[in-house]
Amino acid sequence: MQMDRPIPTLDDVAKAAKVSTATVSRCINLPDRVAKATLDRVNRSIIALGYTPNFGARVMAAKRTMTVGAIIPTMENAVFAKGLQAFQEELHSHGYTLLVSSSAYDPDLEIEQIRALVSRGADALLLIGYDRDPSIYEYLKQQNVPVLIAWAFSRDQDQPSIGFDNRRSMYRLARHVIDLGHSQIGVISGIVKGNDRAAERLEGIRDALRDSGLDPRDLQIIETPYDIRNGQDALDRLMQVNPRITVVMCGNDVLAAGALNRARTRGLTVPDDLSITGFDDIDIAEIVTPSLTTVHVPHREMGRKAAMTLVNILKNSDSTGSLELQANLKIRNSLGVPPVQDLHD
Amino acid sequence: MQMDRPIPTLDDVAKAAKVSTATVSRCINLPDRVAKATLDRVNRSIIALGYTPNFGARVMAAKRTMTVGAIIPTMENAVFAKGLQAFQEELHSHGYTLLVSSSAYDPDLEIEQIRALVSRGADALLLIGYDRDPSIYEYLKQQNVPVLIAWAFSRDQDQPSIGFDNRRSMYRLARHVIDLGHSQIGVISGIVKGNDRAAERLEGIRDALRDSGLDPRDLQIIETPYDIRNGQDALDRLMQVNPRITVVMCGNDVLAAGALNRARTRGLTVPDDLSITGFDDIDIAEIVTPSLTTVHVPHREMGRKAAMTLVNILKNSDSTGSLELQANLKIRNSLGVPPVQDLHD
DNA sequence: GAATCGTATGTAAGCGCTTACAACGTCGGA
DNA sequence: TCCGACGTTGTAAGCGCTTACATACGATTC
Repeated sequence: MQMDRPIPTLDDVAKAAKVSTATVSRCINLPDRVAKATLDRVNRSIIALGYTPNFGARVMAAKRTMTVGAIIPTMENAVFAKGLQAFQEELHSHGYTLLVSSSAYDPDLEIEQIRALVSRGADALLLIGYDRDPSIYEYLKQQNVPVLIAWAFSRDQDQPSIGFDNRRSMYRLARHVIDLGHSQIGVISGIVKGNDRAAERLEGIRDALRDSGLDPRDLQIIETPYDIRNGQDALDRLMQVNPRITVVMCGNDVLAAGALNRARTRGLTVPDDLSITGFDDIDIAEIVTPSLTTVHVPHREMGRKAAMTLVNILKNSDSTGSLELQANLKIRNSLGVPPVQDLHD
Repeated sequence: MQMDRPIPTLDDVAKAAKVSTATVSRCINLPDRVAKATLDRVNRSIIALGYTPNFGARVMAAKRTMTVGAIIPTMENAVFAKGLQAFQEELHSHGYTLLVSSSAYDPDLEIEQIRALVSRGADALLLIGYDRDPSIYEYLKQQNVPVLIAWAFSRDQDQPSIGFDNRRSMYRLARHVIDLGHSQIGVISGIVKGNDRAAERLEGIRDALRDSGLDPRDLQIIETPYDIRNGQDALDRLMQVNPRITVVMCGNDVLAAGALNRARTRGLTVPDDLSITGFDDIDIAEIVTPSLTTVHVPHREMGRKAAMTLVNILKNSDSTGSLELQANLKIRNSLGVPPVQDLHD
């Protein structure tokens, strides 16, 4: 039942308004260079015809799209949500449109998505973390698309980035845990492969053990994708492998929420019997019972600053722009001192 | 420091492989219509030059993009996340790329995003809920872009859709609540304006009251954006307005999680002192304490089926395709019988 | 009143790709 | 030996838009 009325083009508008295509184009892009009367006439025709510029054509002719792409590992949990929202808001205020796609933590899919976004004319890209095949960076450079790395910050990388030091932040949390008296530490980490943030957080814990005279090899580590259910399962396995664990440090709040929940259904009181920590400080950290001691990541600030940086890079293609933010401990109630150990070893 | 090596084009590849541009184009799009030897040669050149097709040009010449756009009200919470993930997976398996953007529950922003996605060549669009200015549907029709509505289903709408009956689902939950003996009911609803799902859910509760001989006007309703914090605040206000409320029905799990949390910090035991219900059955519903009685929405199924339907519409532009799914009660622990009332009224 | 300038508009050349159509072997069958 | 058919490749015409450049026409200036 489609009428299939052909989609109006610049030409149609030009005819309707009895001007040249150039004039119509100017009405849209540089309205002040057009006489008021003409402008009005053209605008009326545009509305009458319901004209929308064809983006492909526009990109091709003008070579910029006012579009920024972001590829995040997942939309399934709120880890990137807040930051992305802020990112979009800030971009929007500068006239840019954000297009998002998710790689499901799959490097190949990520490459695909990058190519899709680039060939669709993204003026710039926001990517999470550094860790990816170098050829991707080359490709992006060749295509002349600036990239900004977010959610991570390291001095040793040359990509411009905005984020925080995952390793140091987790280190601080681990030190705090150890200072409280814990020495039997279990870890539920995200999958480290292809995820530098997860890897760094893990290293942060190891660093802390070393600095405290403990042996990182004693760490019980379970690696599992970020998901509440996996957090639950991992807790079971951890307690099975080593029931003497007094604290479980989790790679993020999602895992921690799962672990916390399972600990309770196992009849453990948190933090009296077992302490649990998270990372990220997403919304649920505050509402689980007990509330989660975690590392607060300044999501919104990161998103906003990322947008500002990118806009800057786009304006004056110089701008180095790496920026480190602070992620501080957020002390709540899921972490306490270790329980008094049974004496019969 | 940019080398600014120009981006390779089809032409460059053609020259490098010593064939015409037509042949290169064929190698990419219809490889079987090209002699094996030529194909290999061309492919080598493509790789050597690091060529990626220019999307804009391609769209312009070919008029289809294998891209589907989705505009969701928010990425901040997990309500749409699971469904969208499934949507993307299914689309991907059919060769489509998904581009997402978020409207932040703002109708104007949504229009903007729709135009952005359309002019960027989306072959089809996924939109959440029916409720939007009719001119948008006209525009989409004129632009020849099929739309699918998700997360809602109603027989009275002519847009093809895939979802469930929000009103009936909430009705069932409300009936259950009332059957348990509750009559002093508080409601924390999402913002109803521009959100037919929120509106329908609210109506569902009213229907249930009516059918049970109660007066819907006795309902204490607080309308607030979906956000954990708002759920917390709303609970406070509700208890202040009418402390005799025995159950709080929430428009979704996010609000419910907030309400639950606040109820506990107020010293109320859930569900002995106060019952709380949610809607959606997102991950947190299971891990909050006590776990949330809610309405289970088949997120993944909805996402997958939405993708399948859309792909179908794109193939044979007929396909009506509306599909209703079931959203069933998920009984957990946050809902119980009302406490015995004090006798001194 | 002619020379100069500025503003408003038009002309037309691409941007990089797809695809209808034409051209060119090459092979088999009559 | 010649012809038609087929498989492979080339030619070239757009797709809808932007923009450098050309043009036209008043308004200023001397």
